[in-house]
Amino acid sequence: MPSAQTKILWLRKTLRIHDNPTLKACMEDASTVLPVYVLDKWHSNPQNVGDVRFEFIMESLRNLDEKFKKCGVDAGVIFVRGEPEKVLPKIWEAVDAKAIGFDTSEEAEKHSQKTDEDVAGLANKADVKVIDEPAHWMHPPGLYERHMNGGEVPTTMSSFETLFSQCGSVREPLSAPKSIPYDKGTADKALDAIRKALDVEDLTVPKSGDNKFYKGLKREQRKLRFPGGEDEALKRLEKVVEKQPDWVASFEKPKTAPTGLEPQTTVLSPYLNAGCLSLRRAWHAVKKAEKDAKGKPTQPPTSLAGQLLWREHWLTIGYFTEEDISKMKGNPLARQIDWDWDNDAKELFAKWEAGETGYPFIDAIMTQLREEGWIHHLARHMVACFLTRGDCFVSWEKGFDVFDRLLIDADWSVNSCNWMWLSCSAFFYQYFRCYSPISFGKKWDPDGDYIRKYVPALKDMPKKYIYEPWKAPREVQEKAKCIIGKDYPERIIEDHTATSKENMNRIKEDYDLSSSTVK
DNA sequence: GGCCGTGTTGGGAAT
DNA sequence: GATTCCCAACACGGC
Repeated sequence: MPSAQTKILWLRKTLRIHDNPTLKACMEDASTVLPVYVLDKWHSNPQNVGDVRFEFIMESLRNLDEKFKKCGVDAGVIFVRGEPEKVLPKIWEAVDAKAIGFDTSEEAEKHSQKTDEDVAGLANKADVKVIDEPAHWMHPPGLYERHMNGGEVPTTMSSFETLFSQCGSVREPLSAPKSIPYDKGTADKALDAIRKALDVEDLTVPKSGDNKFYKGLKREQRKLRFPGGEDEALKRLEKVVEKQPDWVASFEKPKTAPTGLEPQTTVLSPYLNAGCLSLRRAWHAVKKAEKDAKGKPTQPPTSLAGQLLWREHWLTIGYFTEEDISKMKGNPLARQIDWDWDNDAKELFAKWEAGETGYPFIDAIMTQLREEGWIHHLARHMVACFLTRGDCFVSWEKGFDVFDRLLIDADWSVNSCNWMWLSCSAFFYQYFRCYSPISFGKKWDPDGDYIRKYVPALKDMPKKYIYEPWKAPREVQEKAKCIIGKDYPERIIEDHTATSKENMNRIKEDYDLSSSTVK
């Protein structure tokens, strides 16, 4: 009875076959492994997941589909729509699956934990074994938990590093399987049963150019600057890490420019986030590069290894904090700050999001974010400071939403923690350290080439005025074919220096208030 | 992984 | 060759 050994691999954030312990566990004693991706309502909605981020997932799935097929999984990835807790039980019943594999460490999001629990609960009831093999982190959550000894999750990098080292060395990544158990007769019957149970014809991953699919979701299919997929991830790892050990060993994050027309960092984050690349694989590649390099490697937190530690650090905070850390209220980590949300603030926010602040550096960054789905870490600092404590005094939660929708590396925990950091709500409190939208970019890019690329209206503005075009005399604006107020917007904040000073005082008041009420 | 004003210093050109 | 001046490049501290 071949169906007795059919197992379902529920794909979410581990969109790869290398170093995939859940896949490996599913393969044991299985005659057929059926990989399933469930596109839920939340991810379908362009208001939650923007077109670029969505396409990154779709490309990753298409690549994974190919890879499964090459391993003998004839049907490739089974692509269905609906809510996992509703769809998956129908599938395991239809195919008489004995087990379902998924990684509960993958997502710290509170709503995902609920979905995970629901799916696991229903599986238990149906006598379907749940295979939970943590794949997404360097160390599994349970290992951190043991070493936390019932204590709180670390909230500083140095305490996290201690915890990380107590967990021992990072396990070596598993290699990708050459073939995956698949019995075509069983699988074909299973697919038919799934079609019947879900009342759908097509179970394949939508192809590139499938207009019906994209239109149905009210989406435009986007051409990506950073293509999704495991093959792309491994290619990039090879290019930026394995083949340039000296660069890896000398890497210091704060010294990389946010304005590079070619990224000055690795851009591995989208691949790590979607699980196209295993963190353990990346970790060992970085460690090997450090060893192979001529000079002494730089150290965390600014080194490349340090960047992987930051990710892991934020993931543990999201996972081990019971409350929703993407919100300010009820968030034990976040300082309570009286952000503005009147009509003026709403307008500032809308202009910020649209890249129409009248500050060229801000607008260039927001345009790159919208068009390409990735921006440099310090560019994130710049626009986050501007939206929150620096200029607009809008809550970091609003910025979180925009980043969550637009970034191809959007991770719920990482994103929450970084927004709290930049807005001086948690982890970092030096509110008088404020980024200037004029001088910050100039340091790296005095000619303003970055601005010229992403804000074409300013392409012919002389270097002298590229960061402050409102200062250009009328005849200069005319010559550059860029009249401020007509071809490029007026500033939404007239005086950055004065406004940021006022805002510093407001943060200070909130700080004083919270320190007098707490304790 | 601030910014800015102020102060110091050290090399190079002019005298 | 010694002196002066200029200014870029840092360093520091207050916000």
